[in-house]
Amino acid sequence: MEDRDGNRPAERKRGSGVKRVYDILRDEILELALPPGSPVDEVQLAERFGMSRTPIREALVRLAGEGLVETLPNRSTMVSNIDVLNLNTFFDAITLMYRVTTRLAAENRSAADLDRIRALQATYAQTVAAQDALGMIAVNREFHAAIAKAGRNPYYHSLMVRLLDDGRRLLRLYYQSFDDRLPEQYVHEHEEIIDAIARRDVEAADRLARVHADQIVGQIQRLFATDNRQHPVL
Amino acid sequence: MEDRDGNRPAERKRGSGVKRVYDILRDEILELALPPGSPVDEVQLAERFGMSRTPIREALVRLAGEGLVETLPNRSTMVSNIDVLNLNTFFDAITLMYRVTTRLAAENRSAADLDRIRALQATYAQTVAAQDALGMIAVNREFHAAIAKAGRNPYYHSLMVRLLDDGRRLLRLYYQSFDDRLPEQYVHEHEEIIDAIARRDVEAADRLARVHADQIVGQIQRLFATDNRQHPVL
DNA sequence: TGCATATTATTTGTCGACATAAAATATGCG
DNA sequence: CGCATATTTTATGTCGACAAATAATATGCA
Repeated sequence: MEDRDGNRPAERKRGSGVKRVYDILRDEILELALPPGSPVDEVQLAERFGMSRTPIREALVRLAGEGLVETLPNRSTMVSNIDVLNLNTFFDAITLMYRVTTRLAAENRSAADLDRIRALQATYAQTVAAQDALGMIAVNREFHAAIAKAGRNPYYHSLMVRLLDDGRRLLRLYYQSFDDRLPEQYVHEHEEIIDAIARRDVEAADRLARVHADQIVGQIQRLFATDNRQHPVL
Repeated sequence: MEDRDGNRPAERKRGSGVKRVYDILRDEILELALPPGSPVDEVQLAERFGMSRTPIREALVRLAGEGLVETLPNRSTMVSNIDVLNLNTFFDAITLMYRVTTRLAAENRSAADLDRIRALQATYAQTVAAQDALGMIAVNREFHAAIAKAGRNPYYHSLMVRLLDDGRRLLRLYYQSFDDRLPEQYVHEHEEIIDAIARRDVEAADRLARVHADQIVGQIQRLFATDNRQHPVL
């Protein structure tokens, strides 16, 4: 008997259970396939993945550690809400992290880092050309995560990844409601950032990252401004 | 029958298990009672706390999420090492977070925040006067965590807490080896930071936080310099 | 009928046990 | 005697079940 993710119980290797559940749930949360606020039932997931509640629980604990789900004691865990009211703290933090990680990438990148970043940028350009909003959102996250990794500061990297994930949910919310054209200018800005990192120009990397961050923040802010006008909060 | 932490199984409330184990283990790791690299045995902990392995495992998963323990697949989990080689990334990040959180505290603090910060500073001064190194280390962490909280940016706050915890292990390592006098000047620097936050002087808060960070970084660097001289790495 | 209380139902937290993977030890062959 | 292989040991990953806490429902009284 196969579960709906296409793996027979017997085929699963010991220890792969939690990681699989964690990866799938994480992706579904970031893609908004599991919408914010929706309840997460352990037995339901256990049935779905064809396994016991124990590994499900471990995956949920890890997701809770990243703030992607929230657990009420003795009561249901639910997908974390996107806190629209505190968006400014998000904007503040992601702008700073864009700058710091890009700076450090210009300082510390290896040749291999640069290859990885360029490969992701190529994929990013393809998704934009294809008007593939979902792909673009996912690849954009990988692009900036790769830059953060090239900066070689694990503290900044982990915060950046968390911010990018939250941002991915925000953007997903955006392109779910509005189907306007994708911003081609981001591709160009990415290219400029790569150039600065390639020639180890720290100040240029900082400045370009700041501009890029302001662009993205501005776009999200405009989204919520129009969104508020169309769906006023009561 | 009582376990060695003084609680009978019957007295424990449902759901309090993981939190207790998590808190105690976390504290022991930060105090170096569990030294870096030491193995963490689940059944041993289960016996010690008088409970099953399940809640122990959940606590360990959460600690792993914070990077305090590392889990090898199918093999023992161990207390994370203090990465002396990558200290510069720590110094870089904590300096930036000192500045950012103190800035934001000056902007966003409430009166209640200020009270909490001042109370912690009073305790801090007491520990320094009493030459209580361990108490000083712990309260110092709480002091700066309270400032970060007053800044009201959860992203910065969580990173700051993580950095402070790593720093607490570093300092603990220091005052374990060397019993020289405790730095009174930190008390004064704290006072100046509080004043800046109280009068909402953002720029002064930033400048003072930077000086404070440089002091601490410099002290830890001197420690490791002397430590290397006395115990050369082979 | 409306509200307070009691009962049931559902879901989580914890448990003890089994299965499996890796390490430690023992065995056998050259 | 040394090394490759087999066996035992130890600790983890997973399971199914029970107990407790909360929500949902039913009951009783005014």
